[in-house]
Amino acid sequence: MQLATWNVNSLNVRLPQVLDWLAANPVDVLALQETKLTDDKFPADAFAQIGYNAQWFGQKTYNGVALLTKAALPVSDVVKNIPGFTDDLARVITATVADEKLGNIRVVGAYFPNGQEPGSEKFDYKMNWLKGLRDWLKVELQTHPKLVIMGDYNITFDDLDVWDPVALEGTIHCTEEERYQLRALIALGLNDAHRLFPHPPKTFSWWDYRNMAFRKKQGLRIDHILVSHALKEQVSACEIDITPRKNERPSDHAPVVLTI
DNA sequence: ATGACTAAACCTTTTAGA
Repeated sequence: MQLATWNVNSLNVRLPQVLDWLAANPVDVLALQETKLTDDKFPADAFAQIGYNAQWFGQKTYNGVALLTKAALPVSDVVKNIPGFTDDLARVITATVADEKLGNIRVVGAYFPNGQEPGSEKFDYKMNWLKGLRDWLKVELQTHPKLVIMGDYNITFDDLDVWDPVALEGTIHCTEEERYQLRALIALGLNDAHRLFPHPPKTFSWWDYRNMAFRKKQGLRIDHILVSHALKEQVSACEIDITPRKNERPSDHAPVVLTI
């Protein structure tokens, strides 16, 4: 089974690239972030034509998430955003998928807040959101031991995830406060699937559009797939696919693919 | 240089992303 996550930075712009990528990478589940579409505009028909069902939760201009699943894969118990945490923004979509081999897997697709700058109102919102997510996930893991949470976390784990850890020390995505929250998620009983395997240095999932950052390997690893302990031993790979970042008009993020 | 690029909307300028 393969599950993937991709921040597409506007599904309106990136739909052809998502369809092409799925044709070449027919994953069972694809979580999308930053669709930037109201629900009436979601291109469910285009995905149906290539054999995918979709669950979506969006809003105008910003944010917006979706879960695409192969049509043969049963999907149930869809939840939008974080139960118990009031949020005006469309950031999370969750569903249970029934895999023939693995059984029921709870899949969370999430677009974590950016946070803008330490000390800002948006940073405070990011911290509150992370606490809300953790409180909910703790309960969710009790009822769904096989759980995957994937998406754009907007947080690096440590210096290995940062192209210039000295220059970017303490800046957004790299603060100790954010990393503490990320470790607190891990402490619930989750594992960073990417770090279960060796990877070359400068393996990133996001590169700034400016300054030829992709060409210069000046990126961050901020898109993550966390798997619960019950799934950890069955993970056989977790790779970032940088090929779509080489497209014309690419998203600034690359997809991350989990094989389980 | 509170910059660079991209996307969306209140669209020739601002907001947000990361």
